[in-house]
Amino acid sequence: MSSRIMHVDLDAFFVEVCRQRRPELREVDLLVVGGRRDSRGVVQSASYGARRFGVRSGMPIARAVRLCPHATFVQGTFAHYREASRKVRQALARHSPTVVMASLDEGYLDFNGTERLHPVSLLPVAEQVRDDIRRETGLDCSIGIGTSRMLAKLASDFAKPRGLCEVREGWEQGFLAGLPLSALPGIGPRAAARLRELGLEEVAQVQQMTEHELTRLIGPPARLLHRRARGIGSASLRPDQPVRSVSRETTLSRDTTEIGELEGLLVRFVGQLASDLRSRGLVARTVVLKLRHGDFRTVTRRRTLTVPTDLDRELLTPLRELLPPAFAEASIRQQGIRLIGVAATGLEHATPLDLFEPESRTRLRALTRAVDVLRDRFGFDAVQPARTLDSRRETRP
DNA sequence: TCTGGGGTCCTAGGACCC
DNA sequence: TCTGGGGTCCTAGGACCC
Repeated sequence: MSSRIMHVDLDAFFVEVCRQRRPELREVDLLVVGGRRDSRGVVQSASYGARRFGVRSGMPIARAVRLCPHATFVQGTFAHYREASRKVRQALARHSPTVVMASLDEGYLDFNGTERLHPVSLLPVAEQVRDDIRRETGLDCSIGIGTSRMLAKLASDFAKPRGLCEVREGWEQGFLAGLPLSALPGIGPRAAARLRELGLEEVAQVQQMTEHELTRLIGPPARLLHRRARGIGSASLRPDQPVRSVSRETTLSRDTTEIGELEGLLVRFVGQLASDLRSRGLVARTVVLKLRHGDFRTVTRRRTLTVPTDLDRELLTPLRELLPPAFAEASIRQQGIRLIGVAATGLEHATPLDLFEPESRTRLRALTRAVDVLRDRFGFDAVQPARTLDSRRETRP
């Protein structure tokens, strides 16, 4: 029995959500979402008009401005995306009990076991899904159907924009044969370049090789690539995967050589991270500091704690120790800092009660609970450590 | 006017233990 | 006087995805 997965991908999602929220943008044909013209960001999404000028998501804003100078550049609001995404998910959930959102603008539906209901094709279901989403959210989407996650995804890519595409059992190899290797999941720019050097560009070429031949050419990754080229991939959806890490990072509007500025951000990010952990009921065993130098060299420094924690102070202390030496490395290289980030990993479920907890820690926990209550009522910025207040005052003109 | 922010997974080397 | 060796934890970096 073959399995069937549906992949629903919203068309120009970020652009369309911005248009819904800001009517003055509805008639703007050349629209780029991601940041203002002078921002150091990348394009999140471009209208189909702007795409005709070569603007693509992931491209630096500065490059998009050069390619399409007459476009309108806007920032967009994360909460609006999340709200639209939630509505999409609701619409999808009516069509399958197993819906896995892969990101804000795409989701997978599992139709395994519905062969009696839809014996031949899922295309009629896909049409209903598309109509539902259009009616309930005002957004267009493309839909792919296949015998694995990978094939459903590639089918929806093929169908874009506003199309439907079904790759039925037995058609997999023929469908894949027409694609470049770079279309396969896991083949990014680096891998594609390496394969190209070896003369491999098309999926069809890999299909004609034995796994042994491919292994001689590219080594251990051959097994996976060989399988993917034949359309063999995960045929069911695994929902509710536990979170492995949480993080906060930011690229500064200009590189800094002031460690004080970085310390202020560190404190702020740890506050958000710790609050995030507590709201999810998680504790972290390891903290990671990330610095990106002006020349884009990225350095991470991590420390594993003896006791996993969700308390601001316990997460902050090791990060405070890691910062100065990491900062000094950049100074020695005569580089400013472009980005600072923190992450918590090695996540575990918080245990409800520790009878042997030292009293100092119990007090810290009580204080933290009080802060969380205030922040719940008045917003995250209602409570801040003195240090962030100071650094804010200093940066004020 | 170069290059976001949130993630996942993999590799490789060293320490340490049995 | 050499070289074991497997398992696990930790660190650092990097590819990739949306």
